[in-house]
Amino acid sequence: MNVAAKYRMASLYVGDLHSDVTEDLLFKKFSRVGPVLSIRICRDLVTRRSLGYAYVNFLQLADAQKALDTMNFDVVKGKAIRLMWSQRDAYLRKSGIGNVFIKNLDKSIDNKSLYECFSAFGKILSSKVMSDDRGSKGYAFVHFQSQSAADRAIEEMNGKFLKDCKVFVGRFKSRKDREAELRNKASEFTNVYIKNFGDDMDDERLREVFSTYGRILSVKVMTNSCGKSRGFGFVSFDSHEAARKAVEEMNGKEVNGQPIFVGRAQKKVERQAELKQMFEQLKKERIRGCQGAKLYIKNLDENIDDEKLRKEFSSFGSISRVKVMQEEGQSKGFGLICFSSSEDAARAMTVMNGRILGSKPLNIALAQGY
DNA sequence: TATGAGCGG
Repeated sequence: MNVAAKYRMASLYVGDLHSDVTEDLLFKKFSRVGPVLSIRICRDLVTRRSLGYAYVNFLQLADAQKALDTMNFDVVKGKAIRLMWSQRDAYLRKSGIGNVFIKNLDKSIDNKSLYECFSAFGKILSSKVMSDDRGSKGYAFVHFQSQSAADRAIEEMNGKFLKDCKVFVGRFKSRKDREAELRNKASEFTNVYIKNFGDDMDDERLREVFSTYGRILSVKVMTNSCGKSRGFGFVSFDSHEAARKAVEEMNGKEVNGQPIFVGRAQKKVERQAELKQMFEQLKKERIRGCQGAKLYIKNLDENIDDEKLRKEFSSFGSISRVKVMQEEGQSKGFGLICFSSSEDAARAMTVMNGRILGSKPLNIALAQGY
């Protein structure tokens, strides 16, 4: 074996580095276990910023092993470093073979105790307890060198108590796989959400309305503190087929003289995420709609509201948005108007700037910066 | 409740 090949075998990958960690600092640290041939922190070619990982090349293989055994997860500049053998072939890292996901992990279990616990099943390439400034986030990853070791760990550990928590241990799934899985699950829903049936409704009547579609496991009309219907509720069927049919046939049908909404019941977080996304989409569209055609109106008379402002400017062209800024119901004296075309906006500004509206002359400026 | 990041000279 030539010298270069021998050195290569004594190379460690050091990940999860704080960006302020220097070669010098790492050299001092790793020299404690044995002679270090070289250290390289990988950096952005242009900015020279640390990419958060480095190589430590020992002269002796045994020293590299010793560093791996004793220094993994040591905290440097406030962050736990993660040591692995340098492995240039990306296959094992990318394939996900042998990668295990752990959740419901007791908060007191740290990197070292996790590593210790799981190394009983085989050689570990990399492991990590996910954490933030408040400590463990209660889930972790252990990447074994072989799938058989991973399978043994899952078999042995899943459902076992570690400290005070019954852990889940299973195969790691990429974000993409996991999202696909969740979508699949959602598409086979059995729980149905119903709204807009008003306050004249109870569990029994709702059950009656939906019982024609299949066997019902539970019905719930949501009520306020006085026991009065809040106008929405849930019906859980024993089969997806029944739930699907209920949605298909009942959505938009009249109950209590008004059309009801019937759809797949979402979890609260799911619904919130959807609303947030819709809101952001709307915002994007609004910004796009205003591009190049947005006027800032200042020195507005306090009696001018959205509608009055729109009326005053409507003759110049199609307006996509009007907003008088308010605070506690009071006009703040300025606002904005978005025209569909920038020519209309420019014309409106030319004609209306300085025009007296109410008690004051308007001060109009073309919005900058989009 | 939770499904990462990652390989040079």
